[in-house]
Amino acid sequence: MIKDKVRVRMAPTPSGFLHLGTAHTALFNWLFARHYGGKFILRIDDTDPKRYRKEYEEEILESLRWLGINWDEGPDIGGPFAPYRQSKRMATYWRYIKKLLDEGKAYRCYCSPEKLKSEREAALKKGIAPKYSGCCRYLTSEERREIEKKGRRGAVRLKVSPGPVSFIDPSRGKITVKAEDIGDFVIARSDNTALLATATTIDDIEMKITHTIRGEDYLNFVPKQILLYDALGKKAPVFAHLSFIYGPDGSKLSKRHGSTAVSDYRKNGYLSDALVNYLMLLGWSPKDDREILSLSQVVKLFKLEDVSDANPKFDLDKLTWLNGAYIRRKTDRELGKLLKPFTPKEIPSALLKKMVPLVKERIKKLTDFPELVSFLIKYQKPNKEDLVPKGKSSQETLAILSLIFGEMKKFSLKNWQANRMEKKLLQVADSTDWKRVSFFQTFRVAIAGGKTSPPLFGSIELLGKKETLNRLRKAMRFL
RNA sequence: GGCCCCAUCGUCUAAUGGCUUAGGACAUCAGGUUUUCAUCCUGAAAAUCGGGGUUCGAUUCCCCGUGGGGUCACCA
Repeated sequence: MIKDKVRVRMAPTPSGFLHLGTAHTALFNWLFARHYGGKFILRIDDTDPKRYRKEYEEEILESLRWLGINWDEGPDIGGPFAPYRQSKRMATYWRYIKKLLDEGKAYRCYCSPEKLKSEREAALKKGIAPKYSGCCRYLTSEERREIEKKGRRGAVRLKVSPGPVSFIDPSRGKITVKAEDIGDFVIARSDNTALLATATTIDDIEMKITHTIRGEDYLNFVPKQILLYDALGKKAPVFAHLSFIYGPDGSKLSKRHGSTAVSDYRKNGYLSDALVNYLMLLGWSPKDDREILSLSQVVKLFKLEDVSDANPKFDLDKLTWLNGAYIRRKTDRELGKLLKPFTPKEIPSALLKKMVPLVKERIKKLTDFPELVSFLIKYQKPNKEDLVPKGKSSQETLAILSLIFGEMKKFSLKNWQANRMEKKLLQVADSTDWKRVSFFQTFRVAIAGGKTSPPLFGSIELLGKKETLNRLRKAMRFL
C-alpha cells in the first residue's frame, strides 16, 4: 500500500556540524525510504540568516555522504520540487498564508508582545496551559482598517475550533490532544514571513511528503500541523517520532558528554560503517541476536513499527567495540586505505601495507595506529627494569641478548623473514634455561622499547637487519 | 504548572498473555589459547520502577503513583 509512493525528508539547520542526533534521524528516514523503495529528500532549513553558515551546510552534506546516506532530491542535485532550501521558497509560503487569510481561516492579531507575555505569565501562575485569548479574532473589518491605518501590523493566527485532534504514530500508537488547549496560534510574523513550522508544513505539502520522521520534540507540534493541514484542505502525512539520544547521565546528548559532531568521530578514527551500525541499534533491533549489520541488511528489515520508544543513552564503549570489530573485518587492503590519513609521513605506502596485518587485531580506532607502530620509525630507549625479567640478573640478561644478537646476525638479508626467524629463535629460546616468556620479553623490550608491541618477528622483519642489530647492541650497553 | 511522551541487567536491547530458571551484545569479573599486547574461546555476576486491578496465568493489557524527558514565543 505504501510501497513506491513513500517520500520522506530531512531538513537540517546549517547552524552547526552534523549532530549525532540529526544523523540518527537522517539514518532512520533513509532506511525507511529505502525499505519501501521510496525517495529520501534533503531540504535545507536556512530561514534564519543569523544562524546560517555556508561551511556548516557543506559539512553536513559531506558527513551524510560519508555515512553512506544518499539523497534523491536536494539543494545540490535539484529535483522536481526545487528549490530545496527554505530561504528560496518565501513566495510559496506567503501564497498559502494569504489564502488562509482570504478564506477567513486565519486572521491578523494586533496584540502587543507585552500583553501576550503578561497573559502567558498569568496563565502559568494559575496553573493552566498558556494560550492565546483570541481577542483579535472577532474584530470587524472596520476595526481592522482603523488599526492598520495607524501603521500597526499584525501576526497571522490560525483559527482553531475546539475538539479532539488525534493521529497515529506508527510506533507509539494513537495520540490525542484537545484543540482548546492549543488556541489560535501564530503561523506568520507581522512581516508576512512564515514561522518555521508553517514553512515546514507547506514544504511537506508541496514536496508530497508521505511520512515525517523526526525527533520527539516535534511530538507536541503535530496537532498544530494537523490543524494547518486541515485548514489548507490537505491530507496530513504519517507522523512518526524518534527518541532523543541521551548522554550517559540521562540528559540530552551535548558537547559536555564528548563529541556530538559526526565529523569528530571521523577525525577520531571511527569508521562510518561502525558509527552507522551503532546509531541504527539505538531504538531499533533486528529482533534476533545479530549486532553487526550492514546498511543493506537493515534496509530489508527496517520497519517504523519496530522502533523503540524508550530513551537510549549513548555508550562510547559499545561504539568503540563495534569499530574494532569492523576494523578486523576489513581486508588488509581496505584497512590500509582507511589508515592512510592517520599514518605519519615517515611511513611510506609500501611499509604501511606491511604494517596492516600486524596491527589489525590490535587497534580499535584508526587513531590507535600511529602510537602502536611509532617504535618502528623512531627508536625508543628501553628501561632496564623491563629488559631484565623478574628473577634474572643483568649478567644473565646480557648473556641472552648476546646469544640473540649472534643468532640474528646469522640471517642473510634474503632470509630476513618473520616466520624463518621466529622458528629459529624459538629453538634457541628452548635451548636455554629461560622460559619463553622471559626470553622474548627481553628481546621485545630491546627492540620495541617496552613490554608490549605488535608481533615481534613481524616487526623485526619491517625494521630490517641493520636497525635490529643496532637496537640489540644498544640494549646490551644498558646492562 | 497544563498538556504530551517514555520506563526490562550499569548501558543498548529481545521476549507483544503461557514455550522464560526473562535471551543476546557492550562494559565488568574469573578461567583458557598465545613469546607481550590484542584477537579468539569458555564461564560468572547482573534487570522487568512501586502499588492496585483484569485473567486460570502477567515483562506483556488497564488504572494510580514515582521517576525521566519534551513542549507550551511574531525562536528554530
